[in-house]
Amino acid sequence: MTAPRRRMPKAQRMAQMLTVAEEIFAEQGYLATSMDEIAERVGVSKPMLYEYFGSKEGLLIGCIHRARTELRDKTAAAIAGAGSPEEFLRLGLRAFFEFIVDHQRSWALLRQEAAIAVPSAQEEVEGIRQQQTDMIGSVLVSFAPAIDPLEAEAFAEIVVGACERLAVWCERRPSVGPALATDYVMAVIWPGVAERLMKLPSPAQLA
Amino acid sequence: MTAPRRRMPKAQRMAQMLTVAEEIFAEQGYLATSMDEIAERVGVSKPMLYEYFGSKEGLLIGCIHRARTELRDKTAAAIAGAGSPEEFLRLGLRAFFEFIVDHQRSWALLRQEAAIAVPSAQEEVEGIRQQQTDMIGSVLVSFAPAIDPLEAEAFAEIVVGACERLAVWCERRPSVGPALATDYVMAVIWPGVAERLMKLPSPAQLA
DNA sequence: GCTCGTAACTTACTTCGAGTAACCTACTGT
DNA sequence: ACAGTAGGTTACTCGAAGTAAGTTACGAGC
Repeated sequence: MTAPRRRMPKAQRMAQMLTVAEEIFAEQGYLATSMDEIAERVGVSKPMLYEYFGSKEGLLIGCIHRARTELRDKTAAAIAGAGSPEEFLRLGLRAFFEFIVDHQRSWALLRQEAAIAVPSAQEEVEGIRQQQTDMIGSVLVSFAPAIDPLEAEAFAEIVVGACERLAVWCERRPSVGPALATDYVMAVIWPGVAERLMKLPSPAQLA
Repeated sequence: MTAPRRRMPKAQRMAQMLTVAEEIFAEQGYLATSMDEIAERVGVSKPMLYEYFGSKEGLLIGCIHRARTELRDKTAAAIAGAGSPEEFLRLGLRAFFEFIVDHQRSWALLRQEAAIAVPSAQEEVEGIRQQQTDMIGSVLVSFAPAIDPLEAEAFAEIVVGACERLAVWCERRPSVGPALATDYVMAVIWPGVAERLMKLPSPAQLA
């Protein structure tokens, strides 16, 4: 006497699968989770998951991709009105840490779990970082066009790495919210970045 | 006519297994590697691996643990003679990046692959970071005893995160060696850290 | 230089979960 | 009412983790 299994339009079913999978992966880890288990919790049979995502790996990538899109949109919206590089950085970091707090579980999944399993999930995770480094890199370049591109990239990587790590740390420190985390990162990196930008001609000077 | 399988004392066999496993894991990834494959390349049968390491997960943890120990020893040796916080940081970072270059493959394993699979491997990987943050944290505290411990921790996490990420980036940028990587990180973080330390009383002032 | 004890090893399984082939059924438009 | 199909299921195969029970190389003691 199981509940009568309702049919669903594809898009809706897919979203439901992603939500359930994200939750279980985050709870138990990718390896420890079986496709049967996910299927059961969705209320559907295993081959449906394969119909929608092709493989266990595909399902994982789907989860990551959805989160990636959401993070990108939120960050882009947050930095839209920024005027100075400092404001750009601060607003971007803030949006990032807020995203993490809202998605604690799936963030663990993205960062820690996803990477190991499968080269293609790895790529998807790298894609998230790429978004972030691109954003930061472009801010640096737009405010100091003469900067060595390699250096700009390195700076962006440093900032992204710092935030990722601090985000994980924040999970164990509930007293440290998005605002404080942002302050910590800015306190460490901003003087160094500002000092470097100062030495380079501004866009106005070059024009 | 396979080569006559030589027996070996336990310690030696164990080291050999770790070396082979580290190599194959790094090449193919943890999931894509089978225990039979490792066993074959060691020249031994699968149950031997289980005799020595208990499980596939155990073998992975063994690999990580060995690398962790090596990294700790090298870093500790490198910073032994440092006098100022800046010198501490610089020498420590340098040792870290040099370790990475020497262990490119296994570093990928440690950072990316290991984390996903298994909570206990996750702990081992966290242990590596813990060593690093402890080291940095203790440097900060020894030079500025009045610093808020939470802030010191956050700073340490930020620096470790920055280095981890930059290390991954360096793999794709062979032109960026340990020296340049160290310079980049110091350029970004040192002004901020120095500024913060300056505001606090020195150990001498407190004594 | 034989033989006894055991550390080091193997063969031959069981089990479990990813992935698949082939078939089924509720809903839609006509 | 009925046909067509989107959405779904049952019942398998296959490969790899893990294990039980048996086997062999090798040094110690006589």
